[in-house]
Amino acid sequence: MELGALRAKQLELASSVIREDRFDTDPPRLIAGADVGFEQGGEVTRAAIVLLKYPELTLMEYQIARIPTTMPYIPGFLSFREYPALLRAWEQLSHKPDLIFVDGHGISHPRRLGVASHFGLLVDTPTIGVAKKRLCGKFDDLPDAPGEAVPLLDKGEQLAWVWRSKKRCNPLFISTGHRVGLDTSLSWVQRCMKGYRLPEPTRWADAVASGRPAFMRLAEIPR
DNA sequence: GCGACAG
DNA sequence: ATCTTGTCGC
Repeated sequence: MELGALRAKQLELASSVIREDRFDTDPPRLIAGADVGFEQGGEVTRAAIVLLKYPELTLMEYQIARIPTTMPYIPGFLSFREYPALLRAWEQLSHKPDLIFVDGHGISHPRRLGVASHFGLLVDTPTIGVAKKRLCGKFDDLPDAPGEAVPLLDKGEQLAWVWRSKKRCNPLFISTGHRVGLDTSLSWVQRCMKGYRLPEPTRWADAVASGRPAFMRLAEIPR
């Protein structure tokens, strides 16, 4: 499919994204972290989804799915490259989460459909976008103190919070994915911090997705 | 036309 | 994203 068609699809899907809180369970009891990585020089797409209990933030389950890569990386079209593997990992979960932290942007996207929003729509579950870099929009200088936040603005609307999660670390871009308000998104991320730059769900998903041995040993599920 | 550009 | 060890700074 050419980009023109994908762009049209994004605009269509973006109109269905819900930017307000619509949790099935409030507060969420199970929070997931989702991340995607690549192997074999990019020929294989590897998705990881971890399930953490809230508020304990302890790992309950994780699933990894590997499928042939179908699309190259094109800024603005990341979700089409990543969602197939994410859906596969999603199907493998023995329990579904009440909220998902997705690595990447939600509505802070040129057409308001980053991977967090796209995936949230596909599985009809609340999602929050947790990105490490800006894709679009502008923001003022962020004070050095941890906890500081400034809005990410584009065409007159706030698309995300640029939030300093930790001292001397680059800020995170927190946005609505689907069925979670912007401010609520930031507050849930803040409630899932444990002293690192990334919130626990995305931190575990990152670790599992990149198969880091130090983490895999600790990833034994207690039962 | 020029620069920017999630993972 | 991924290729990759040590190293400088807080």
